[in-house]
Amino acid sequence: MINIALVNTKPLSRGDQTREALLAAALDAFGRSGFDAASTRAIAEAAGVNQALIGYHFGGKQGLYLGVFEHIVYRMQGRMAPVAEEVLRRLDAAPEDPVQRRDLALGLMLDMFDAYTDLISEASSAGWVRLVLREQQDPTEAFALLYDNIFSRLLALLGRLVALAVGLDAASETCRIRTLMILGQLLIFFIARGTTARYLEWGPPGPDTIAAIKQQFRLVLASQFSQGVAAS
Amino acid sequence: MINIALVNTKPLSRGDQTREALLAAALDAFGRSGFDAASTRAIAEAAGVNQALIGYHFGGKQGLYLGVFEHIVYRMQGRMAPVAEEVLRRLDAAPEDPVQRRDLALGLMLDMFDAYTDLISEASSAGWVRLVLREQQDPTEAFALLYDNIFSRLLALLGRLVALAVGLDAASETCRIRTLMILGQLLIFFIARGTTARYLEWGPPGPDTIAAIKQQFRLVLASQFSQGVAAS
DNA sequence: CAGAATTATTCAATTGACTAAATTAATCGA
DNA sequence: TCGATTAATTTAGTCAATTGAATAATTCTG
Repeated sequence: MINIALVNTKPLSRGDQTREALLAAALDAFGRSGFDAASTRAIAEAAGVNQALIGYHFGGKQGLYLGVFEHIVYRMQGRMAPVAEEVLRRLDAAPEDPVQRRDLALGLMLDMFDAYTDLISEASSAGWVRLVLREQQDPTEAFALLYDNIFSRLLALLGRLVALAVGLDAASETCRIRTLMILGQLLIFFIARGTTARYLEWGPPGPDTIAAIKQQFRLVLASQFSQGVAAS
Repeated sequence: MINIALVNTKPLSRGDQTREALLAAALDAFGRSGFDAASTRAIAEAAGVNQALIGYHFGGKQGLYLGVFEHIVYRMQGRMAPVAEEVLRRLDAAPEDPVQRRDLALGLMLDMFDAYTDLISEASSAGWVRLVLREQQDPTEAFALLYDNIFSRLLALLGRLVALAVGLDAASETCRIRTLMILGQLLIFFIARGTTARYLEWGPPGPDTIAAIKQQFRLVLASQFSQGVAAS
């Protein structure tokens, strides 16, 4: 947890290997079929592992499900933490000049965007996007895990940037709505995959598509911020 | 299709009643659990109908699934068609002055927004949002039904408005990306329900939340359009 | 009285969980 | 370094419950 490099160097034990394999297979299966429809037999087979090992390692299907989310949270946290730290540092040293503040906010937003792109470009992204979307519609215990550790922190950070850029109180509902809107501009491309595939004739998100999105994102934000949209 | 009032007046036959009941129950069940996890027994029970009637009326589970989407398409189409017609009419009579064109485009976008709000405010919205999200991730035959009849037309219309507002070619990729971004600003509130519930402390979308979204939407679009964001 | 609609029942297949037995890895004394 | 003891891990097989679909008999409708 503290030193990832060390953890990675030590070879995985036999048990850890099957745990990893089960988590990967479960991520895909739960995302694709949902909790009920995903069968433990299929997951075990996809992981190249005996079915009974699910019960042994995770206590059962439900435990495996939660394990998948803990795994997601752990990985996202690892990716996010250093970026968040850096953003906060630069945020504390924000200039007074409104124009400079907007430029800073815009720049930091693009930095945050970059921090997530490779996570999204990964082949496994489709898997947890499906999972997260499911939990968004019908939140369970797993959603609380996601929200408390990932979403709430991400939104708090992004909200501060939005507040800085448009001169709003970061705690206000207006600022929060605005923050979600900005997030929505990006997420739509990874949520509405079927539509992007046909409307934009795009495949799964790759470096070129992400670059195209970022470019428009930057333009839209620049114009949105440049005139300091009125509060309400 | 042509005269909804007439269709509604004629009382439903016994078979039509069970079909309707099955479709409503199936919409909820498929949306909530996904195709595989939703059981025909549970659907039939929720519809207050014998399980064997699914096979009788829809040929089987798969037929019922497609029937649900045909039903959604039919209802959305009925809601959308008159609005689209009106938008197209006013689009053909667009003024020459760039500023007026932007105002027109913005106004029409807000009109389109209004046309969909009551559809989204309905209690059943959560059901088909879940269904549509699922098909977006893993498109099946049902997605083609949705896209060809609903999404493609909606995007084409909205794309023309965006083109008008920012002075882009409606067929360009840039314009399409921009169009999806604008759509994403709104959809995020209905897609990320778990997050809006906690971040904004909102319940399911009601008149007040929709009003709040619309207000910010108008402000953002106004600032986005007012300076004619550069093409690329 | 036809034909549409509905019912109760049965079918093989698959589900998640559990258990006892078998196998592997780790530890320890010499 | 070696072999043996112990704990961790994996396996195959079983269980009751549930699945979608099909059937034949029955009821309702026009």
